[in-house]
Amino acid sequence: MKSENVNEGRFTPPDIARAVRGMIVSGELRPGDHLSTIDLAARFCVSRGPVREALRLLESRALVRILPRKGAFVNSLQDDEVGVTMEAREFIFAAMAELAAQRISRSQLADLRRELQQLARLAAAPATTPNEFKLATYAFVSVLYGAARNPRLHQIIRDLSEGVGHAFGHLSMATQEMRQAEYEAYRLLTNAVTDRDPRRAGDLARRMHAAGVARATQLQAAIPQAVIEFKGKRRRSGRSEPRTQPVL
Amino acid sequence: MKSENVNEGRFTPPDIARAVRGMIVSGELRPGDHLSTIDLAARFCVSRGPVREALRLLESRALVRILPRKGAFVNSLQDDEVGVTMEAREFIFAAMAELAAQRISRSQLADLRRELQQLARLAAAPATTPNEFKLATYAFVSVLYGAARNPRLHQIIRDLSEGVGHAFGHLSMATQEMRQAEYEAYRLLTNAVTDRDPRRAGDLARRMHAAGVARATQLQAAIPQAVIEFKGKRRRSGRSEPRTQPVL
DNA sequence: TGTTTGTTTATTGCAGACAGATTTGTACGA
DNA sequence: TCGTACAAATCTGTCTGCAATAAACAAACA
Repeated sequence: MKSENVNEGRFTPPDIARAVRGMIVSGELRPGDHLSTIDLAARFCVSRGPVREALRLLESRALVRILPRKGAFVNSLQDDEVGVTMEAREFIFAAMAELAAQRISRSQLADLRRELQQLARLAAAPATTPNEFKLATYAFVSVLYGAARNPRLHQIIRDLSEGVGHAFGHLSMATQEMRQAEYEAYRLLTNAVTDRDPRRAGDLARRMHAAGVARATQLQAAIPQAVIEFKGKRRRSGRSEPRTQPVL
Repeated sequence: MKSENVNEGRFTPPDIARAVRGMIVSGELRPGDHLSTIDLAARFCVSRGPVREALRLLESRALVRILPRKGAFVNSLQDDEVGVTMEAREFIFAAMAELAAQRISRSQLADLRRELQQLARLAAAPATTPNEFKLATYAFVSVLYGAARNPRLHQIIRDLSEGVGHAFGHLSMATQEMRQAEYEAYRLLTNAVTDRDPRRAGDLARRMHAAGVARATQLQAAIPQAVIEFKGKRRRSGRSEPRTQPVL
């Protein structure tokens, strides 16, 4: 009988980091929230050491910000950081589309078309919620990203999306008109990928990404701030606002 | 008189991460090397806790790999990972050139041309070492990256370059012919940026990056492995080869 | 001589403890 | 009532100690 690993069933720092990341991207933790090492240690039944390591991992992914002697906070992107992040995402998204058009397999192409059909159904249905549509677009781009076959770029765009996607991504799919416009863009992109036309796919991806950002920004400027804030209690404006910057 | 911070003059985890990163990118630590928490703690006069946090930071930057119960190792990229990394870098590099062509300021343009002149001098001089030329290209692209005004992409390309640049970057500048070809590419790129032609700058950047990678790959395939290895003792082939993969 | 097994040592990973700093709560005075 | 000063409590950051594991070494055996 080989000795059981003592860490069996125990949360390691990467486990904790994954879990906290999930809490952040799901909205359970909101930007600016304080991450107490004591609370997290208690929640995961470990000591504060592994929690600190997990927070360091999330720090270098720009999901949390650690202020000396203050602790860790869920990172809230400033407006200008949203801009540069979306700009970066535009380039990477275009790269993924271009690569996918070069490399997508038969079965992946079938998957992509299946996800596109789902998007078509949701775009046509007035009762579709923004969240439903957003999840469907996630499924679509996941197939696309896999088809690009570059895990490095895949991780980069995932990181970029996490930082900004969940408060912002909704906005470009708020109305049915927007969802139909999004679907149309995805349809054209799928056609370019089907035709294995990297140039066209890349250009389309870039334009559709920029258009989505523009729609979301317009909407964000148009509607009252309260609608953008997460439901529930508002953030105190005087709260210390950690800024994203290189960790190293 | 406000109380002095007790951490004054003490190495914090980010400090340690920066220092270790410097040791890695400078070649003082080589891929596959074991990073002992005890040794590092002694070197920085701290306990092993902060060292562990620093290693976690480097882990998520793909500079080190932490194997459970084995410790931290300087990450050595597999051949296929070099490929995807250079591919990713090609896209980002093109993006930076495109953005720089849009946004470069007068003074930055002057800086860029100054760095280009330095490259011209070094490319013309037969006695130039690959390292000299490499450092000059660093200076050039640093100006370019700054002109792009997207800190997010800047950090991304810096991370991508660190992982692969120092063993690989030399190779595309090994001979004077290569350096002259590199210089010519930089000259054309500078012209495109000067003309504020983002499209041309981006296309040029992409082609020159791909050409550089092709040159380096050719050279790597042509010359004996011993020349590529760092000088000094060879890596034992049986050593555990940590692979890069998403940390979270 | 080569292989396998047992032992010893070194290191990792984590829990707990300690010093310092920040924050919170309270009492006091204007 | 509001602001300030002080004190207690809380939390962060680090250090030390301990259990568990992996590597290195030595001895026994084929």
